[in-house]
Amino acid sequence: MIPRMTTKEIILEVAGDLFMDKGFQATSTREIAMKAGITQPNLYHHFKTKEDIYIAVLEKLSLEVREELNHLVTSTENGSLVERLQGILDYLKEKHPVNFFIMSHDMTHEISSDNHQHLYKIWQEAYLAPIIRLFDEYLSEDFPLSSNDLARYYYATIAPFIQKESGFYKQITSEQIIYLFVYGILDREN
Amino acid sequence: MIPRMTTKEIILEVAGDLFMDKGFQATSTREIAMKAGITQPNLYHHFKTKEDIYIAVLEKLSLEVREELNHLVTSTENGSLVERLQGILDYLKEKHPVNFFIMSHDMTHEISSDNHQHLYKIWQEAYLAPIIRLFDEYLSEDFPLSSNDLARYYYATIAPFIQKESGFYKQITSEQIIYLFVYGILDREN
DNA sequence: GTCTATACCCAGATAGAC
DNA sequence: GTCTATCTGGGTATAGAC
Repeated sequence: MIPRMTTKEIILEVAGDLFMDKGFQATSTREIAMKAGITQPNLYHHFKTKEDIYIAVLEKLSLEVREELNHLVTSTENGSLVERLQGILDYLKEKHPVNFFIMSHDMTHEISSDNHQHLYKIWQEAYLAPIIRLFDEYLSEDFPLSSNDLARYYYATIAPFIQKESGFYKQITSEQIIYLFVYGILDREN
Repeated sequence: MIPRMTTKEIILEVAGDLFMDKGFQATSTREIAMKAGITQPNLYHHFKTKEDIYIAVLEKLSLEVREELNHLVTSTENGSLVERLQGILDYLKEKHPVNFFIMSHDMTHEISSDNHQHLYKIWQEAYLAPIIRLFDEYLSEDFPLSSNDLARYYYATIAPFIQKESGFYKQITSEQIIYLFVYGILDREN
């Protein structure tokens, strides 16, 4: 099957890989154009600015992540928390190995404030909301943290594992990360 | 007491704040010079390149962190693991609120390979080694992860909390982070 | 819709006077 | 040791021909 993609789609795909791996600043329009097989000024026929490319990339990514995470959460209702969290982790690593902290940094520091609100909102809906719903199923009333905070904590712990060639987690498997996250490193003293 | 610092010391202090907050790329030599109260070319009297400034900053930071973390670990031998981990977290946030993932990214992607090995080594000695020694005291023989991996996992979980104005962890306190890290979110099924 | 040519800016770094 | 002036290169973005 021949992939008959439009130039605009190719740009989004190439730019997505670069932005999510290296970040907004470190990705040049020249590099995007080169990898897309076009000239650099041609980008500006399809998008008004570099920031507009970034926004389109994040919108497309968020849409996909939102749908898949929602599907994963609802379709595994009978599974254990450990299994479900690991399923999410494996999906993200496999399909969208983004550099989470660069993404977070870009959204708050590299993007104009006009677009910031919009991006933050769709990011929340895609990444945070499904995890929050998941935790709501398991946590007792008196748990000291909100599901929102816990979802953020979850992403912090898995972030180095998800991103490409991080090397930060050396030998850790996704099973081990989730086990640590859920049960910690010591038994509670009851 | 009047702080009688040399120009070189001022440069290192100013550059350290900027590099550890915004990263290598996003920090310009013009900004360093301006905040240090000198002209930009004057930087090049004291350091050969921008990268050399970065290296000097990380060497100084690592020395300080290494000594303080080693001191914290050895001087609290009678404390609980939770107390000791929290002491380390509070020290890092208070004294060296670095952006951990930017630092890690810079060391591996922005610095020439000649200096990379050197930086990674002193970073390990300063940040990783003391935590590894600490975990060695507590973990049973059959624990599935190495203390090295666990130390890295520790830094991943605390990283968003340490850095300035992250906003990623919204309401979480240092106590809660450490509690989550040590005991997880659910009881083990024994 | 894609190209060549180029404007414009900001970065790191150097030359040389004082 | 610090300055002014400047070089060189890379970045984003625009003009205009085809």
